[in-house]
Amino acid sequence: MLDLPKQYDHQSAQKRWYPFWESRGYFHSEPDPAKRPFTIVIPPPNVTGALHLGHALNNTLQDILIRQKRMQGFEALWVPGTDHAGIATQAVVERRLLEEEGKTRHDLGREGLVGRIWAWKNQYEARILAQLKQMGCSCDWARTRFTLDPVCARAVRHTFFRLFQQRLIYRGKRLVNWDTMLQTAVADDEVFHETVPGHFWYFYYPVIDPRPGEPDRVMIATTRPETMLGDTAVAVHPDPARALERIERELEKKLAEAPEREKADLAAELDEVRRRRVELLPELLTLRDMAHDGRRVMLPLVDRPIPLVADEWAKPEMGTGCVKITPAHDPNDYEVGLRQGLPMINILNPDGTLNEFAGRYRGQAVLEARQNVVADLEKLGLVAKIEDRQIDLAHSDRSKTPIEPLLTDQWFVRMERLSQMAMDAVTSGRVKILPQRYTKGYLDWLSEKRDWPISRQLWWGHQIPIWYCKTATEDELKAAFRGRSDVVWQWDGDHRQWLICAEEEDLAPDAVPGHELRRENDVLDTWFSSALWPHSTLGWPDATPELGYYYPTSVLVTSRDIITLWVARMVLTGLFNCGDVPFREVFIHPKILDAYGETMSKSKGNGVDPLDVIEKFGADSLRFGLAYLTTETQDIRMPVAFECPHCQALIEQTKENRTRPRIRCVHCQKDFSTQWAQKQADRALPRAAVVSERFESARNFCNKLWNAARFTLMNLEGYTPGAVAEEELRVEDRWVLSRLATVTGQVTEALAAYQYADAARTLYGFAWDEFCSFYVEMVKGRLQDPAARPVAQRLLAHVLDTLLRLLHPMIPFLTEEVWQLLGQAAPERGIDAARPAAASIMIAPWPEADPARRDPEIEERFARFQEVLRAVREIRSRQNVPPRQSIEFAARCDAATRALLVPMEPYFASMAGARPTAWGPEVEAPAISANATLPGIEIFVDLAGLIDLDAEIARKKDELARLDARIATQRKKLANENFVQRAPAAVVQKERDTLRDLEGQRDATAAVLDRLASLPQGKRS
RNA sequence: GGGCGUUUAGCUCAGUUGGUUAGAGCGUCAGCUCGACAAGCUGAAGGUCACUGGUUCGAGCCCAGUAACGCCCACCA
Repeated sequence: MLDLPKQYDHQSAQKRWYPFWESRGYFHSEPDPAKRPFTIVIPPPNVTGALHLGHALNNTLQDILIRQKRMQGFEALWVPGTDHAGIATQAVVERRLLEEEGKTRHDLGREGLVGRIWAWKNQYEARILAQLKQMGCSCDWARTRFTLDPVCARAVRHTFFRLFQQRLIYRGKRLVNWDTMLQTAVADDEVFHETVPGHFWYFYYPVIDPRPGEPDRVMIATTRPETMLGDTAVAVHPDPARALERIERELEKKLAEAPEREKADLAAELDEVRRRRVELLPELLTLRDMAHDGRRVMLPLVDRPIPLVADEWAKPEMGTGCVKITPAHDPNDYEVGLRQGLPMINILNPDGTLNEFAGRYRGQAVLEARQNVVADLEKLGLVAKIEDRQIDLAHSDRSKTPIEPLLTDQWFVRMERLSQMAMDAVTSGRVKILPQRYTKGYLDWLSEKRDWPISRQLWWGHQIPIWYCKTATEDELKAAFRGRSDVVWQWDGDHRQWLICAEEEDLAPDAVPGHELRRENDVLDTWFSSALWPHSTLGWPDATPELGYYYPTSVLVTSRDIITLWVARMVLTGLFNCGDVPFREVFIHPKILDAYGETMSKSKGNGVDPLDVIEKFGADSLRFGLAYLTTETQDIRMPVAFECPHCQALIEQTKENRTRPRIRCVHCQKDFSTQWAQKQADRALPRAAVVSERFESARNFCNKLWNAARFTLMNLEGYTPGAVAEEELRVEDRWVLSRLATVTGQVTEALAAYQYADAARTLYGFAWDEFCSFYVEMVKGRLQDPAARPVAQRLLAHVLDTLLRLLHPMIPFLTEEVWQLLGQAAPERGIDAARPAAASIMIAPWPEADPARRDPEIEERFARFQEVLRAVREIRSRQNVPPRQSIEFAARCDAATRALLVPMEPYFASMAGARPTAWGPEVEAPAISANATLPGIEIFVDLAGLIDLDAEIARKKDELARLDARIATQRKKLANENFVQRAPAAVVQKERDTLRDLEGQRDATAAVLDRLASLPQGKRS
């Protein structure tokens, strides 16, 4: 007899089967014209750090699809890889460099720093790929890519070249979010806002040569006084009277409709606007006229005359009604500057200090300059007032330092045409986004057609393949690159220089004889290379067999926050480079949140490491648990817990305790450390893993499966393969085969629609509540009977075999472990015809739903059986019948029901410890019995000497009341003429049948109650 | 300000084209070491389906509105 442990050992299974699969080459895919391809490219994780639970979810969902499609006979390819994540990775490495060695990137130089980042990348890439393997991901490792490797670099170069050649890339000035620490532009989504206490300063700018009736100064307000050094205008609204009037009317309307509690605020606002119309408007009108006259004010401190301009940006209801314009340091002012044709004066150096345009403040840091500017204006008597105010300050997500808006030269992709292509691909249905509701965000974002800023002033990334030359003539360029189609150039008029782009090879500084070429230092936005991922990984720009076979890929599985940044850009570069969409479908999966609905992150301390979950619960439980929670609309909430390293108890993580360096276990009272441990004493303590109890039920399910398999394996001694004839099948066999056919269909359908939770729940229910709770229980007797045993064994092996295959995509390790054991005990399986099992479940065929096996009649019979069984068990329980004591029962029912249930007789004994004594219409209730009334069946358990009469009577009274209430509802429904006339006949008939059943039950229950109540007291216990 | 989502048992969530008594897991209670499984088995308790109105013979489901919570985008001298 096999000796298997009672608990599934996930560690050992994971250790053995992953190398087995890998060594057999099951993960590897090659183009095979005889098969249909199914391709997924992984959303490449950033090499900034280890994988978190969100990655675990993302990759589990992909692996489920890949494994299933592979079993379905597709040539399944899953391309793995990682992303260099430009700014994020460089920021992490720079921060460590500073913390650990006190050095900046400039101490190391470009090459030195990039070398450090490569070392970091190698470390984390290895860790990430190892994590994927531990999760069981069946990626084709031979095709692992990195967005900065030579293959991807080549695709980047070619794409840039093609875009440049078609004039879809240009260089231009743009106000960017400048990170003064990293000294690079950062994207809008890499900026976070924090509210900090600040001030509102009111300054006067003197009017130059005021005329009679004109003010001699204008008042402006600012939160950033030092930027006044770069002011090039003061704006006033072109029609302040109308603007104020409009706002007043709007407010009046709002006030009339507003709920009571908002009225006070609105009224105050309205008063303010009215006050302005009286007190401020005359001056604003004068200023407006002065603006039209081309009058100027004197910018103090730098003594620069600047114009008054009329521009709608100056809202008369805000601030002083006038606004200073600093085009080079404020996004809105920049727009005004463009509109009004104002000069743009950049007063900042890249490191955040002021430059030569700041006059005597040159060299000062921003905050220093701010103090000095205010002090100097005060000396001149130009500070009107200072108010305290909360300021929403932009910070760089990477360096955590304040952002300075800065006007710089940047590279852009022209989006007009490309955006339209990407929109068309989705509106036409060539790319389907699922769930569909995410389509709107995608289209809205693309429809703005904002040009894509692609340059970053970093060292880690794809260096822009552009060389500058100021001195050569076009003829000289033509001569130098004669006969070369891989070099193109454009004239950059603003900077009086040539922009030369080289497609494949770098240009030497002396590539144009007699002139010096200087290479662009900037690198490309990390999304530029990610955007090419589906085709660059398959070998583009070469026409590789892979590109022809696997492209377009089948589905992209990703999270909603990068639909615009990544998905949209993949679609447009795919169309631009390959002429076809990168994928047919995009599946957007839920996000993982903690118990408070917050996103998980290392900095909050609420992040769960998938490896901790795998360690404690196993990869199978991690995967099944995640699949089980992946519904269409709901994000996944995960209560987070510390696992006490001393006693393994789970200690709930709260907002309060989650950032503590040391925590005391509430169970064993011993201390453990967390990720925050800094002090020597804390670090010496054992560290708690951070896990979630939500994987417990998945772990329990895996163990249940393991034990069902264990039972099967223990009972396969003497197994003989062979077809099972129809007449050899018993009721329970036909039932389980019918259910299996249904479940197979449901699971296949659910996975095709990315309904992971449905698939998981269906399999959970079938495996636990039907296969284990019924089929296994019912087959036990037959296994002891030499005549019935062979067929029972074949059925058992077949059902388990099919169930394992259905579960394999979600639970790969356990199913392989059992598959191999089953292969030893029953190498040939199947009830239609016995066939040798596949060498691995990974390459076994996906089960086909056999509609011929569906048998509604058997399922109906089984449902009746289950009802009666449940009723008998309930009677046992409520009467406190000792578990070992056998009981007898009789059932009053019609002949048809009797015929249905008689074959089930033996199972009442094994499954409820009850023996049926009689079935049929003539059955009479025993004198002392407990009873249950079901539609069409009345069950009497003979309990002479056992019955708790009072309990039984109370019970029956409750039951009677319940039945009466339902009968009343039912009668009311049927008395409704509208219902009887308008509802479909079948529905009405069903209601009538229900009523008849209920009435029958009520009468039976009433009769039982009468009899019990009339029993002499002495009989009562 | 614009968009999206959520609200169902103590907790976390399912709930199909509108049609019997709204389900599951966890938790709770009662009882079980019976040769697969105590990570288990059997049974029970637990719900005004956020609120208001509408459509319908019939609404957890469809429509309108309200509220709370969450997310995304835009903006904030």
